[in-house]
Amino acid sequence: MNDLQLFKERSNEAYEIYLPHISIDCVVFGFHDTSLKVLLLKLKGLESWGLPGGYVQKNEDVDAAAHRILEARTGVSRIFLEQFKVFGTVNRSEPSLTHMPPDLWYRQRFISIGYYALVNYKDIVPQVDDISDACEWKDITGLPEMMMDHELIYKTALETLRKQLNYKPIGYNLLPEEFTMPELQKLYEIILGYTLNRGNFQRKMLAYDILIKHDKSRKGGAHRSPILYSFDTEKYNKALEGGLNTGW
Amino acid sequence: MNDLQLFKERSNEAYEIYLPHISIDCVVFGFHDTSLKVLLLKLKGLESWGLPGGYVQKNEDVDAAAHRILEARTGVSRIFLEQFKVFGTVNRSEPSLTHMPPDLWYRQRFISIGYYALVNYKDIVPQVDDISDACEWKDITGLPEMMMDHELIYKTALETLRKQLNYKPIGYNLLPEEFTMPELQKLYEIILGYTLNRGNFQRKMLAYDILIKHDKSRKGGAHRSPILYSFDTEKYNKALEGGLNTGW
DNA sequence: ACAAAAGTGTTCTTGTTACACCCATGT
DNA sequence: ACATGGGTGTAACAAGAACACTTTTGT
Repeated sequence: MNDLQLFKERSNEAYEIYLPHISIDCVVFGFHDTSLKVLLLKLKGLESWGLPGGYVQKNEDVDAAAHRILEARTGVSRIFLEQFKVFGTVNRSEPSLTHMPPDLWYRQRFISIGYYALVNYKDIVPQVDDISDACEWKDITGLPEMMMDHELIYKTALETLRKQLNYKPIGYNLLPEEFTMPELQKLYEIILGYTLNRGNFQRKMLAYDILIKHDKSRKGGAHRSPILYSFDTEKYNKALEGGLNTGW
Repeated sequence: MNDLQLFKERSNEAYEIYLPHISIDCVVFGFHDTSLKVLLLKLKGLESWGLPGGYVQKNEDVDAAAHRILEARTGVSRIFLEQFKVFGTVNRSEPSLTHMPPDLWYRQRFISIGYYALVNYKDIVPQVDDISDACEWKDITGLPEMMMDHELIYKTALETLRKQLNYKPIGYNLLPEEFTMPELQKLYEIILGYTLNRGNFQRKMLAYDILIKHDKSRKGGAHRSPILYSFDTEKYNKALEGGLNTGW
């Protein structure tokens, strides 16, 4: 079966199952190797990359749809997901899909609900499905060309992340259960886009009283092994309610 | 023509004109008489009140739809409008509309895009249309019972307003062209939910260098007439880019 | 005279910034 | 020895909180 036939078959199913005109796009962030990554995929027959997305079933909550879509892509359930913006201009799909037949499901006008997701990089196994060639992590410092308005969606998501750094459990969801102080600082620096003073960062972080210090340390590096921390989720969530003291 | 017939006629038109399953709800804030108001309306045949809302035309940007809907309600164009959240649970319309026939446009499942609007109270003339009995300002301290999930939408909007106080031109859009320092302070206090020290508020506000002081003052009160200010929009917008210094 | 409005001063406290110095530890 | 990690000190400065005193002005 060629690609177009496949799309047509999926199209007929889609008209049955999903609400028309409404789509979901997810910007999935992961942190690995001191840099921030985004999960992108490549649809068959298209040159450019796109954000993982999908549609809302006729009898499904929108948030539930976003979780379902991401679970299919990542193999992980209970992902931290936040809806952040609707993208609703008439021409937002141009010109990526104009080569496809106009009665195809995919060529409707879609109003897309943007979600960002924060995942623990190592938990994820990116899943390619039968209508895509690839599903991979891409470093945000060198993103490929993206279809439709997906670059705008990504940029809006990163901007939202920056603004919500003091109000959402961003560190908790992007880092593994146990992490080191330099890792946490690096994450903050990447999201904010500027460097922070080490001593002050550590002092301030510890003063929030939201971290649990572990006895063990991470062996294997070339130097002194760093201390491992975890978030004290109860204290962390309480502190986030009022926002961590403004200003990084 | 009775109410039901009217709804049915409107319903047939709606299927022609609008995208199905997608609606817009607007929380319109106005400031008057030292208190914050919300524009509510009452649909014919329903006991509870609702937010002004509408649908997206098949060839219309979502933001443009929100503006069109509000212009019809307020008589004002170029309103300050911000999309803030999508409300997309399956059962969000229950139980408000269950007495209507199931094939009616209004009884579809709607995923609603929430906008908040900030308007100059005195510019607005609330417009009743033929499917509503009333369209009125209601003080936020005594809101009536609302249909569907509109109370949740309103609360989310107010919460958003609070969070964005330092990042959006909220004072500029809620106050008339010229206003006094006590009025500005009162507005901040209502949105924040707590009182502020007068001397410090004035000093901080003036230090931002975003206000233009006028020579004239407002006559007619029982006491010393207060000085009138306007926003210096250029400086104001520049200051908002980085956020007014965090913390009120 | 009175009360709201406006302007400013002061003190106390807290937080931020930018360093610097010391120690620990794995290779 | 050396590079990284961890802990803390400190001095200069900026900002916040809480109050108080004064002046202006319309009725």
